[in-house]
Amino acid sequence: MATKTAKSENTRSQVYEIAVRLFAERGFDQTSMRMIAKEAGIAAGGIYYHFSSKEALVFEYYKRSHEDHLNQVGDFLKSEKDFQKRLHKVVTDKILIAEPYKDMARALFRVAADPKSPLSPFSEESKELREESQALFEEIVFESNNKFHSDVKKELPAYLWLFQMGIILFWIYDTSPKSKRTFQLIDQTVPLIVEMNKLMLNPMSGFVRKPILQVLKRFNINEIQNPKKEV
Amino acid sequence: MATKTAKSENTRSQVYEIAVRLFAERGFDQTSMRMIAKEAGIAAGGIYYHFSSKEALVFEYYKRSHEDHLNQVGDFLKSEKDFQKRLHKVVTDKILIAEPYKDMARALFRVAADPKSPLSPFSEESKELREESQALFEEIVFESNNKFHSDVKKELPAYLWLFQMGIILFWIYDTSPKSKRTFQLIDQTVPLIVEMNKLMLNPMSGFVRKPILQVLKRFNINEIQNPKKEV
DNA sequence: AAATATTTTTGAACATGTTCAAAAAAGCTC
DNA sequence: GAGCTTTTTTGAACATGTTCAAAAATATTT
Repeated sequence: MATKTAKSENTRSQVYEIAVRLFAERGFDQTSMRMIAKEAGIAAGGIYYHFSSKEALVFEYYKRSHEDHLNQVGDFLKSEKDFQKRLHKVVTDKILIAEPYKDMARALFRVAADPKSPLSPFSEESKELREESQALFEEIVFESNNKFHSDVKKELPAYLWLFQMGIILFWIYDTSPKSKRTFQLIDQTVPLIVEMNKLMLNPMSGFVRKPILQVLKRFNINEIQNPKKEV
Repeated sequence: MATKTAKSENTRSQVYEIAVRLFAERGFDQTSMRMIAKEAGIAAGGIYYHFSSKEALVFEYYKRSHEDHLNQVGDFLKSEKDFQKRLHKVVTDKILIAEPYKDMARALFRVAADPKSPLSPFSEESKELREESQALFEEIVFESNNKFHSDVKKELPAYLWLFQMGIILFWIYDTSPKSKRTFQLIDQTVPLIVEMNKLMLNPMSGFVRKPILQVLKRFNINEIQNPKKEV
């Protein structure tokens, strides 16, 4: 309808919006490319000019929802400097935003589980998005008032991201109404993480902290697929 | 060829063997049902009388390989009673057995990531296999010479199983030659688990042990999809 | 051994994600 | 605005996993 200059960008975003709506309404598997194309008024093959695959449509959503997430927590992080509250808010909101699109998330996770897929969260292709995502956790840690053990502090953001991945995994499997159990899990694990960090500050815990950090460094999650050479 | 009484069981196992061979030779995605059928000398549709889906063929392998695993570690567990050595042996052998079939494991993982799939490791359908698998870790813990904190001891086997799942996940992504890095990861994480267990015995660590155990109990991995009611 | 019931196999058909050469539309240059 | 290039869209074709009614093979009953 609306005739913008970039006709292509127009159909692209139209396809995207129709797809996301249908995925949410009918589920990912129950929505065929032909349905999306028909509603967008183009040929089925045409979608592939704009998106490389059906899953790429979900990946697009994943990207955009990250921006939503940033906006949603931005103000909060500016004023609240307590580590526990920051972490809790960020992870909770991540799930809240995704909640209406659980079925899409499931579909994405299915492809993500394939290491060969460019949509895998650990892949080279999603590196940028992963780093952006981890940057949020850096902000949580580095701009909080809390003290952290200096060695721990460096590795922490990447593993808070992994913690969030774990929560997302639980959420995907969670069938309780409104994913109530996932939110309970967040409520109970976030304080644990905080407590563990306090513990790490104690000089007595060096004998457990050091070997753990060594493993975390040596098998860094960001280098699973492209490990650095051993030093 | 060999004319047994149960003709059906014959074709079933023939289909299975051909499938597994082709999956290992050419990869899961590069092997079509028609290829398998052709080599087995039956119609493509016929496979579905014996196996509910392509992935079910891999699931069958997964089942059988569990028995291989049990046999392989059986003697060792009878003689060696040191917890660390037992755990290390079991997890290492799990990967060693699966190593030639990594591509199949990837395919299985892809479906497993879908909570709706009966092949998901947390599903009701795979409950039996999961419990069998966890029973092995019970044996590791309960028939070792080591001491464990009594509360920890109850929950430990299920979470050692989860630890093994984590190792498998790492292995699936691991592209190093002969999956060398995965074995290094096992070498370095197993002692950590042992160390943590020792730590839990210390009465001083109650303040961290108790909340952790509470979370583990409340969000038991075996009840993700079918949670018990809150008490 | 014939008749009947059950198990197993066939083979065509279907739905679907995806590809690709050709056509159409849009942009650009003179 | 004609001619040329690039971008976008078409629509048929393909490969594949899967389904299912009908046929064939096998087992069971009488």
